Amino acid sequence: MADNIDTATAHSAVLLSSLPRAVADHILQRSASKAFKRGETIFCQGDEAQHIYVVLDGWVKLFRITPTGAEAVVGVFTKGRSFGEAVAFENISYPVTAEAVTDTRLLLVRASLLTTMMRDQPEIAMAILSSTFRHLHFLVTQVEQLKAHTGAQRVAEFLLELCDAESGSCTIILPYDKSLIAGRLGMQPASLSRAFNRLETLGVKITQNQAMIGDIGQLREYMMEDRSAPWKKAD
Amino acid sequence: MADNIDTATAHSAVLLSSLPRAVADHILQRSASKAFKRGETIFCQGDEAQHIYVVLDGWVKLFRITPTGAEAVVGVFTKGRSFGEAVAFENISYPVTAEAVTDTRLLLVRASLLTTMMRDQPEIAMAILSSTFRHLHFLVTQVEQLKAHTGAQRVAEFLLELCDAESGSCTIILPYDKSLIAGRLGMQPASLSRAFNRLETLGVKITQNQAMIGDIGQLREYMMEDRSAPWKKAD
DNA sequence: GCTACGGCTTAACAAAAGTCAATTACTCGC
DNA sequence: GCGAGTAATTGACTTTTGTTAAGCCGTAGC
Repeated sequence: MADNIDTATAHSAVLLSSLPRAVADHILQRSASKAFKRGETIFCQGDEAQHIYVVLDGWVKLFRITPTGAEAVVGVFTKGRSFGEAVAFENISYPVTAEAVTDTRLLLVRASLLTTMMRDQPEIAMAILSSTFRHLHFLVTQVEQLKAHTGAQRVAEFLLELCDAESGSCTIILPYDKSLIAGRLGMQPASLSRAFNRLETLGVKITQNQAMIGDIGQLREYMMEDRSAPWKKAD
Repeated sequence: MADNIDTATAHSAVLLSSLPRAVADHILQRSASKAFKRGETIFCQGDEAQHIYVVLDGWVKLFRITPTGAEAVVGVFTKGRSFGEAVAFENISYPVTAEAVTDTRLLLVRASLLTTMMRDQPEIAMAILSSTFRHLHFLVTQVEQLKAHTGAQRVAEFLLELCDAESGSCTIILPYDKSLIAGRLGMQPASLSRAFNRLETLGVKITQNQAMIGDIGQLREYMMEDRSAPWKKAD
């Protein structure tokens, strides 16, 4: 841990942002940052969990491998998000594999450091709870999406998450490969293409890794419709 | 909190089981148990979160209502499981609605009680972390299932969770309505029926709310196959 | 500038799941 | 035991998605 930019990122990360400055610094000073190349594995399903990871830069995917080799993406994280909290405290092994999808820098916080500090400082426990709850919330949302939304609606939601504006139009850069986006959204790359095509009628234009959204409000409306409603519109 | 059976259940609940007996008792003495009739709403999406709930008896479903009225089941809990931890500490409102699907008794633990105790006793924070992680883990598994398994496979998994044996054959009772099972598994009731039919070729027989599994090992194998593999078998 | 490669899109087909409606099977109250 | 009301199944049909393979396009290397 040396770089100023990293320090700033780390302080604003969900895991640490709610801690007093001094406590966060204490943790940072005892944690190492590590770089991973695109495609590199950070840890494997089944590895013993020792660290909590905070993304300083780049994108990381978490996924599960079924016994037969199929892969299910469980999360894709970027700057400021942490992962691994869920297992580092239980002395068990990771239930997922983590891989860098771009060149990435991570902050590695030893789980034992946090458990030790937690005994004296309850705020630390609260901070970890906070970031875990956030993760939980995210998963609840994901389950809801998978169950109640069509593929095209999930793509719409994905795009809306990436653009910060509330309404009007905007252009965004797709942060990683389309095949990974497909995985993240629980569909095949071919289906993602079709979904993009469908969104064109709603004023969404994809060119390479750029997405132009004509009317954010309209897209949000589409995303929130019932499963059965979207196609009724076409009549 | 009066009944001995309840006390035993509460002590073995994930939330409290890792706490020292004295601490758990302290919490129990300050918590109330409350009965809910089948169909009764426990709390609504948007309500201010004040309690953490531990199921003493019966079944509870958590679900989200979309603005247009569609419902997505996010979890179904029974004896020993707790819910609501995720929000009770953040002074925010519940992101889901909870409803009793059978006659149910719940233990209501005031969130403020736990936050207060947490300041002095870090073990409490650890206990809450544990049960939250468990919930998190469960959701990760659910996301994986939704993404990587077909409907029939998810039904197989659901049945396998209900039977405690590791192999051989067994008979189980479906714990709640088939329409709720369908919701829990992210499919329509009609699709669930068809999935049951498909499992018949694997030695599963459904009669009313009873399910007879001929060969648990065989069913587990089917559940774990790739999405693409199951139908190849039919050749 | 050409070629080889990987990622993306498209198309054609098959399977799975949703939708709707009709029927049948239960359950509960009388 | 009968009838009303709910839940579950079935069937016909449509839509969505997966699957596979072919072709396209941009990039990197020569």
